[in-house]
Amino acid sequence: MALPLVIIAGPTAVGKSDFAIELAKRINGEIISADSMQVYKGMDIGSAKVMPEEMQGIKHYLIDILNPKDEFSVAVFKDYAQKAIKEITDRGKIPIVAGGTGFYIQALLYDIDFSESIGENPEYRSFLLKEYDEKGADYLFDKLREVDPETAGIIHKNDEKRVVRALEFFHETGKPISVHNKEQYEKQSDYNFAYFVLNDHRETIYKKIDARVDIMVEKGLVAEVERLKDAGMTITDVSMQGLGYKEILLYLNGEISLDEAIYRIKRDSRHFAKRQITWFKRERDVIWLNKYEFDYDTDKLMEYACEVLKDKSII
RNA sequence: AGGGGCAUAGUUCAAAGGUAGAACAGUGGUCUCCAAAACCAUCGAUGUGGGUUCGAUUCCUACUGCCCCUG
Repeated sequence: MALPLVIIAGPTAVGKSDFAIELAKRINGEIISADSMQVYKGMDIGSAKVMPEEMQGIKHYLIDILNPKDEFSVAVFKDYAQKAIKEITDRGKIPIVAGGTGFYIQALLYDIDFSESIGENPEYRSFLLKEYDEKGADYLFDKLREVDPETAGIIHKNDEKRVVRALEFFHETGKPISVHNKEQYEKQSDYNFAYFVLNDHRETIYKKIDARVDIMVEKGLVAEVERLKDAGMTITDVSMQGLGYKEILLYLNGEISLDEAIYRIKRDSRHFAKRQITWFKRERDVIWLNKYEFDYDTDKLMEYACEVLKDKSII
């Protein structure tokens, strides 16, 4: 029997966390955060973390589970999230995945295979990265065209990450990554799921982002990053690549002014929101919840969402 | 009020008497183990009126607006 799964996705600052809590209260659910930064302890302000006093008694998973020195990735997320789903459903509750990282949600929903045996070779990868730097994009791309013309036809030669990954995959398995990807794409979800995307007018989201960044600074974002820096964090740590963290780190290192850092955080957050929306647009089976279509009325949104969940026999 | 300067894309800045470039923003997209990352594509401008000229956004002129100095 397929496990039930509710997903609340959407661009940053649209109000996913509050929505998820409200929904959890109504359907006896618990929340799994699909967020690459809220997993880290000590990163509260910049990640807009849901704090215990805001949780209204709803249990949250995947928050504050790692130290900022630890690495986090899709593969790790998938593992943890799957465990959490099992735990929640075992207790007869409904798991609600809430977060803005489409890739994480996709990996979980369709159980994309990231097992380590599949074409991983860090040594060869760093060799390729060095070659990319030394010999340029065209050199590696030509190499890819020889071994895996199909993938070469899909990715752009400047897309360093994917060109390198494709070459690495071929080097390790002798098969084109395009074949592997195709297999993964064909997977059907094992879950009985409802994939909601909470959204609003672009302009409204952008305004909220700008305002939220100002609030983060007022609440002490700089001090938070300073603590992380003092604890030994540098830009190379995965945790420090989060929006808000890498910019403040540059400021603390004296490379840019605080104004410049704030400008960049706002700008990049807007870009991020835009990319998130693009992602959800092409994701199959999503149910859009445009707030303006519900007169910004939480009750109306909840009623509609619950109706959908009943139709799908999730609740 | 007098003198001077400036007026080009949403913004900051180029260029030129003969189809006005860039960066950033904006918009659209890609994404299968760093994804809050990385990458691709694209829209868009010479303040207003007159004059000189084959042709003016460029030169001249009036107006308007902004900035600086003097009072």
